[in-house]
Amino acid sequence: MSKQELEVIGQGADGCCDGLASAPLDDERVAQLAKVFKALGDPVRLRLLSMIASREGGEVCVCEMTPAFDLSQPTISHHLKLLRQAGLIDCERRGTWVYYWVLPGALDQLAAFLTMPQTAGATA
Amino acid sequence: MSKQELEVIGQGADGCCDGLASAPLDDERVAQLAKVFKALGDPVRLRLLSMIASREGGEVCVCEMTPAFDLSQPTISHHLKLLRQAGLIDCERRGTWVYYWVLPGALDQLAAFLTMPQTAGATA
DNA sequence: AGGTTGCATCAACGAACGTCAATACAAGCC
DNA sequence: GGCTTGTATTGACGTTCGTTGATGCAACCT
Repeated sequence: MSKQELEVIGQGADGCCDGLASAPLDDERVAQLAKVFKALGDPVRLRLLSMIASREGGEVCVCEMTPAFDLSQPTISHHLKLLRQAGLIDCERRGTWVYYWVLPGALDQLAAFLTMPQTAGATA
Repeated sequence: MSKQELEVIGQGADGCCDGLASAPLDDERVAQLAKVFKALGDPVRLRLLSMIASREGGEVCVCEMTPAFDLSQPTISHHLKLLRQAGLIDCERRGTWVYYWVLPGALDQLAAFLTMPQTAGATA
């Protein structure tokens, strides 16, 4: 089950850490980044991710997340799947329950991408 | 025209720089952040933002961006509007042409939000 | 004034998204 | 085995999104 995420953040390929302002961005990298940002662009998924990331142990059981929302269980499962396909989280079944945790590398690369290389115009 | 952006990044309110893993995130902040991430979650808007951010002068005329895409002019205008409403860019009319630039504070706050406060579980 | 160019807005269409009830699958318990 | 609980998948629905042609507005130029 945990083999399904798409390795969306291009960390094995060539352009590892280009940054928003470095260049006009090639199409493939744009598509990957857009997918991750789209996964973050929903309040429910953002709360889910925050709920997982803020946990001390780093892992949260689905049985704890589902009742925290006013949504059905399939809906929560669907949002978790999208976060996983974006490469932001991963999961593992442990007996009856399934636990999710954050893949910190994905978040760090996103943060690095968004960080402007100092004041624009200084290099002119 | 440039008064229309929504000041989406909550920099004037209380919780300025909480971070993903600090707490379960209150609803209002989640909605604001989701809106910004959703604005970034489209390949066209990501390319537009990169095109603006990578410019030395920091400003790009719409007349330069529109022909760079295989899309109609209203579509580009629409995407620029969404980026502006998300608080990521701003614009100004100068004679016949309209110039766009990046609001770096928005990107920096997003990056800070995504940066994990070191290894989860260390604070336990 | 009239004409032209650059950009935004409007109205409408198909596609993608978020949600749910129903169902299926996995694991434990009797 | 059958029953119960936890989670994922399916199929369907209404809503939102991305795109377009048509139109409107602003600024320049004769």
